[in-house]
Amino acid sequence: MDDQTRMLTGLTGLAGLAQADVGDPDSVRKQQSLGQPQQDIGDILQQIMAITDESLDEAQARCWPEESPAHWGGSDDPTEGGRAGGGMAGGGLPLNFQHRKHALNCHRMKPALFSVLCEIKEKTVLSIRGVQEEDPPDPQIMRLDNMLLAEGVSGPEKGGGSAAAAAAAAAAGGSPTDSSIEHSDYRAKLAQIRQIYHSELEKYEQACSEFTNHVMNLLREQSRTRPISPKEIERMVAIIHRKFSSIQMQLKQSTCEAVMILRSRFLDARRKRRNFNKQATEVLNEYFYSHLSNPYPSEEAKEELAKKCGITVSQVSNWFGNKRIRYKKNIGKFQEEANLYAVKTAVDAANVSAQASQANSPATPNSGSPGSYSLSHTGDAYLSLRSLNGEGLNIAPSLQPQVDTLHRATHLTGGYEELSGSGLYTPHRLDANSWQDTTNPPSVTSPPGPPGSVHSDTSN
DNA sequence: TGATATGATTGGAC
DNA sequence: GTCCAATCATATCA
Repeated sequence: MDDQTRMLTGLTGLAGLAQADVGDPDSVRKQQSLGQPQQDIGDILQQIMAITDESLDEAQARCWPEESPAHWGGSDDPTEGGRAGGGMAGGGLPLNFQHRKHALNCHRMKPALFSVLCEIKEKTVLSIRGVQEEDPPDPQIMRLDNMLLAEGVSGPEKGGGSAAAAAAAAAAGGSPTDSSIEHSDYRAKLAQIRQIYHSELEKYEQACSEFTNHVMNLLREQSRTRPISPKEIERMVAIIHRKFSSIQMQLKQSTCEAVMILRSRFLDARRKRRNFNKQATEVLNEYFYSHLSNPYPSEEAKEELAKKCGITVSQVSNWFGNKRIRYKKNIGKFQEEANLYAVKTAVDAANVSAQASQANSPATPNSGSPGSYSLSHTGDAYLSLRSLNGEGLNIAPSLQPQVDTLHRATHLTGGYEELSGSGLYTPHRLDANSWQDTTNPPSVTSPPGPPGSVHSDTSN
């Protein structure tokens, strides 16, 4: 509104200017000062308003992109209008547009109008000077970019989050098949997000470029009727880019959110608890009960157990942690299980011994015993064996056949007491473990060392 | 559907 | 860093 007022004020001055230009006889001057200039001004304003009323598409359709921008008036040659007219003919625009434009360009008061517009513009430029500053890179965009890059959404396609997925899957301890299914599922969804992101980004970039061209062409076209400097066009382009980059930021933001949701879902799936398979539990229990005096597997033992069970070392640690606590809390409840595993390991050992004696060689219970814990198996099994031989443990009926087998085996091998004298191991009573001291004081002391020592009976 | 079992997590002590 | 103890969350079973 202010510009309009200024414009009109300027045009009032324009009337005076026109008067001065004429500078003819008094009669003519009088006539002109009264009627002709007013008519001229009204005429030129009408033309300007007509052009202003053009729609963007109309203006765009009759612009000449190949022309240098921001030159006032250009050529007044009507043939130039003809070029536009050619465009219009192609675009089907009404001819009166080129007439209007041509009329305006050829108007005798155009130079005066130009000087007024320049004057107004100078003032306007002064007021907007300093507004345009180089924007520093937006930290939020940088964060989003970094995240998208790290997740493998933007940038070159790579493992990206799938590496994290693999690690998480490994930590989940599920079977390899399960984890690979989850892994591929995760990768597929991430790829989907990536695809959508890139296609949207491309669309935005295309739209930005199209819109920028549109506006630039429009400004070039307008530069024929009002003074527009290249810098102004640049500024406008910068504004457009800012607008589009804010849209891009939204795209990046929602992509990040999508990735986060996907990840949290995946991690939830990882968190989903799965029972270890029967064989794994058996292996762990075997180790636990055969090392009941000191159920703290060494790092190597943990690794071996993990390998055997198809779980991670930390899962083995968790399992032993849980087992120790729960066993200690309720020894009675675990007694049957303890007996079962004691018998099992003892039977295994006895079988091996029997085979050895049958082969007419000295009984070496640790030779050829199954598993890596053969020696210690026999060690703690010995305890259970003694108990089973009448030291007051309750035997579940289901265990009786195994006990009988064990009795036969011990008879065959002469029992393990010989082994205790061999110096290869130190037998402990089941309840003589210092790790259980807090709840079950030992009746016979046989300190296996502090729990923190990560001592393994395999080292006995 | 509630009880129980069990793997995982967390916070503190050493 | 490991272990304990408590707790959570889910699976399994009766």
